[in-house]
Amino acid sequence: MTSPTRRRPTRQQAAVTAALADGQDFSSAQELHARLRAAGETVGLATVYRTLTGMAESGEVDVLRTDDGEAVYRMCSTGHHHHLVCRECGRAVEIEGPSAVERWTDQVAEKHGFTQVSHTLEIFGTCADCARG
Amino acid sequence: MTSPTRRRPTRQQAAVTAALADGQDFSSAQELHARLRAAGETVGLATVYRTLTGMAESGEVDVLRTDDGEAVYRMCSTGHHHHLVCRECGRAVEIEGPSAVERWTDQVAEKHGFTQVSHTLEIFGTCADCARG
DNA sequence: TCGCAAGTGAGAATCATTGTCATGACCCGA
DNA sequence: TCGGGTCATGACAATGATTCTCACTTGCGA
Ligand SMILES: [Mn+2]
Ligand SMILES: [Mn+2]
Ligand SMILES: [Zn+2]
Ligand SMILES: [Zn+2]
Repeated sequence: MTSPTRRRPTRQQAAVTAALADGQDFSSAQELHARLRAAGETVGLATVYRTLTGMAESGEVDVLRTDDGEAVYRMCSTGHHHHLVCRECGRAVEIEGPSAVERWTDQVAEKHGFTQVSHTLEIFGTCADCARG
Repeated sequence: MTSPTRRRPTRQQAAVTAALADGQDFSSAQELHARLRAAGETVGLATVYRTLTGMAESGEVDVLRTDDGEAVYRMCSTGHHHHLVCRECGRAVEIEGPSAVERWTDQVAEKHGFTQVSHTLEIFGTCADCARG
């Protein structure tokens, strides 16, 4: 049992984390990179990707995909949860799924002989502001 | 109120539809294109993409994204439903979500002022065959 | 402090997806 | 049935996010 490799702290990772903590909406790696440059931080694009990937694996950030396949990230409170996301502006509300669903997914998977089960449950829509035009 | 534009029937679209109907698992546009070529069908890659996109919009096929962001398609029975998908081989089981979830998503969205609501609920795991190695 | 494994970044390489545009095929009205 | 405007197709280029390379730097334990 190898202990989960820990990330070595660096200025760059701190910057990415900070940028991520800034907004509470989902943003892409490219967006974060641009935001960092604008703020005067010098962080390589590859490093932004590596950091985000690492944080996603360790569960520090949530990842989901926009309709056109771009990965978007968001610093998230701890624990398992889901999101209500605006298709237009990316605004996101963190929501808790009905515990019934959490149980149900496991049952369904087991019934069909699937193991190492995970699930995604996201709600998409147009937020009030964006609906206004 | 413009009537939903109908697609003009062609040999190529029939071929894509057939290829899609073949397997019952999710497959990517690239895979389908390769499968068509192997079968002697001549269909341009761009056409495969256009056809799949069109069918997805009209609800004839389901789309979802693999972990690395590739879009995969699957001919699906009619109506709203969800999937249990094997991460390894793509094998998919079509499942029906608890009606409670369907209602719940709408409620949550409305509470937060979101309109034009849709949702995704997919379960991922390792199927029995792939678990065996 | 030293040495090395892990992290970084500029740029190249991948690769799915989309755009271009000249050519070919439906389809409806004459 | 015919003609032509419209939509579809395909070879190819272009896009753009993500990953890879590799020489260089840095964190950190001994
Ligand atoms: Mn979250
Ligand atoms: Mn389906
Ligand atoms: Zn919005
Ligand atoms: Zn499998």
